[in-house]
Amino acid sequence: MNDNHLEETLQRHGIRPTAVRILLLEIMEHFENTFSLADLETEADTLDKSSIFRTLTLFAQHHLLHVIEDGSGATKYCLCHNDHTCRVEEMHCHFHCEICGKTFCLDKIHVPVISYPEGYEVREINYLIKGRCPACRSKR
Amino acid sequence: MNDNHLEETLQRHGIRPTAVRILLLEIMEHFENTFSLADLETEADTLDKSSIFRTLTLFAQHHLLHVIEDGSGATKYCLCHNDHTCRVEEMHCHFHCEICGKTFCLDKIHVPVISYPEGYEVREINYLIKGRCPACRSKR
DNA sequence: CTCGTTTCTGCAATCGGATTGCAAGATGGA
DNA sequence: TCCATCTTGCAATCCGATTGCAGAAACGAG
Repeated sequence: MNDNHLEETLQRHGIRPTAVRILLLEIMEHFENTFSLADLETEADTLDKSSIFRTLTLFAQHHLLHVIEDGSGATKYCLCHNDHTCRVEEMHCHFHCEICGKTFCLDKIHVPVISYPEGYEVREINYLIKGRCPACRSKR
Repeated sequence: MNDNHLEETLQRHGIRPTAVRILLLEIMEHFENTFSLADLETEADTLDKSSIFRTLTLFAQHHLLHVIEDGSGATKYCLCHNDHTCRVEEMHCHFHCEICGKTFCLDKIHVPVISYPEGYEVREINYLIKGRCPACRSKR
């Protein structure tokens, strides 16, 4: 696992591999769950918030990241493990814990596809479950 | 359709019917789709933003409103037509148009229920589809 | 009806995440 | 090496959400 695979990943998605982007991608790979801009800021304290923001935007545009709005106020992200495109059938569900605020990727669970109403063009689906995660349930 | 049914609706949900709340509920009933705090502010220009905010919060707590985060930056709401509780099986899907920014209630389409992972306690599900609505598709 | 208590509302201020303008720095090609 | 382009850091700004506080309204007891 050298740096090379990071560069390759970026290039495969049509992203020019700069030092900042390689660093951020490496950090992202170490998160177990979803992460926010603030999380990245903590891990990469040499980088500026705006650079991280622009990197996130770029990665998302190139389908290297999923964007998740969990209603917590802060946008969450997670690495997209599909290749180039993110077809609807490949999207997975997310779980947001209302107690600890963490958002989990339910990688194994694909978004159930419904029969969409006539006339709408579907680009993307967010399936977000809210409730209490196992850790928070066991407390108290 | 006199004001009475508005008061009754509020009381049925355990909300004390004040003038502000009755007015807001009436305005909400006139929206076809989802609405934001700003939408209500426009319609009820005598009311203060914070009063509207607190009313929305209260209505949501008492399950009179659904809260929808569509990623547009502004939280959207829609009236909940189920009685007291909002069971998962009763939740419906939403569609967010990335062109015009409107969010539609797909009332007829219930959220598909998946088999949830062990250990998580499900309270609520958001199923949000993004894409282009019929009106925006027909243009250009 | 009056008084005291609780609830609600408007106003103003604040918070926090998202986003942008700009100039300096880094990169790539001729 | 030099120029054009892309990136990045810094600082400022935007905007929706949220809160503190004091006056107004609603309620219940006597």
